[in-house]
Amino acid sequence: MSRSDDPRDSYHHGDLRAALLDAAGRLVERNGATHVSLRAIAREAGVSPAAPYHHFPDRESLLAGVAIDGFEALARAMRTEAEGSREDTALGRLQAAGVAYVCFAVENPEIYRLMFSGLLSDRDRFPGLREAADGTFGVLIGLLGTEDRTEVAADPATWVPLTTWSTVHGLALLLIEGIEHAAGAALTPGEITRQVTTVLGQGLKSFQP
Amino acid sequence: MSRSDDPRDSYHHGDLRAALLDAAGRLVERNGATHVSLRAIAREAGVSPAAPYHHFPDRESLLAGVAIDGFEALARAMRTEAEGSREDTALGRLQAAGVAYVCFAVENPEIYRLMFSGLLSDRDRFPGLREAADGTFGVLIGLLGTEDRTEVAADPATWVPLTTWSTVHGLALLLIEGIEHAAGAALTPGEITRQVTTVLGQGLKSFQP
DNA sequence: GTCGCGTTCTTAACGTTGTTCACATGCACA
DNA sequence: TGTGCATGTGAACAACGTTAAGAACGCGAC
Repeated sequence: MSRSDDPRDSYHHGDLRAALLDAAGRLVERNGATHVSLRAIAREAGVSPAAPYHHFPDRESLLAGVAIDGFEALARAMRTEAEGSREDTALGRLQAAGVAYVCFAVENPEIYRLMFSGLLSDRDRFPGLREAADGTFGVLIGLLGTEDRTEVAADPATWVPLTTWSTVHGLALLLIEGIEHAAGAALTPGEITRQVTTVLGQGLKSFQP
Repeated sequence: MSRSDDPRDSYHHGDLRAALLDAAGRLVERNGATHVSLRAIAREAGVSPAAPYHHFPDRESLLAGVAIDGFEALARAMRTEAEGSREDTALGRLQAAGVAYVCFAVENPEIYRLMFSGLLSDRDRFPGLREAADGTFGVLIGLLGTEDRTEVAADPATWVPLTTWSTVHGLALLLIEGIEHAAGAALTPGEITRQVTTVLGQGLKSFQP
């Protein structure tokens, strides 16, 4: 039980669990998650094809581990970028976090795709993955200064966080797929994100004092 | 050459190409694209495992075909819903199309996931897929009454179409993954979409006369 | 120290997959 | 009527995910 919780456990290999996650991350980013085999991950880590089964119940669980690491890295990136922003308004910090979000996705497209590949929708199979995703959403909500209210669904302000995440998430995926706006052909993802969040910000202003 | 263009070609089977796409669509929606094997598709269509290779070069090409059909169905749904809308404003039609978009995604989640699974990013490998995706984007642009301008990237209005698609696309995927907003637990996807597009609409109003 | 035990890793095996090849079939047209 | 080409089959291959049985190692009890 404590094996899967404490990453500092030491094994024959040293720390095979971490080494597997690391190797898997590299291979996913290189080939895309669907083209990464468990056997290739084991090869990359220098162990036999059966070794991973002492650390993960199956291939999908290992990939879910990679996705969890991704969510945590993404949340970290948003937080540090928002705090380091020169902007002092909530909207300014939000924009900085949005840029960090999209840049993370564009720089790690295959990992990002894996994070939303459908493993999440198996609600019970990977509870840790869902927690990690909720944590990332939580960073966004925190930046907006809104609490995630469960009542008053009729009040439009209730929907600001979901709208924001939707926009940033959708933009990230569209950029990864290579569907840039014609006007954005020459712009960096960060600049595109600033433009898009500016449009979105017009709407948010109505709900933020 | 004309074989892959004209769906009315008749084969031994009758029209195996269409039958394969149909069977693949059913299996994808049932199990998710990553868990659908070429052999299972062939079984479902009642042919041998090698038969599909006379109609598609490999498994991914067949799945790309399913995705193309998906994009066309999605564009159709948006168009008919926007035209049938009682609203007479551009924003009203856009909202109707957005609801249709999200509803399509939620009703065909695995197909929708496949449509954005990364096959698109192989720009040259599946040109037909990219055309279909661009066509769907085109419907959105048409509804906004904006042309897809390539210059004046500095003008925020240039970014309205991409912002809109990003928001709707992101919302659809978040709903599929089961990441509903806490406040939306009891609402239908259509109602959630109306709320989110209302927030977004506040921003768009600034750019639409 | 060394005995024993549980964890970690290997080797070998099973069934399934994607894909290819040589060959069978049957429609369309000379 | 017969020839050709598009369409189908069956057997084969390597690679894959996964499992089972056993070997090596590390660590606490005597």
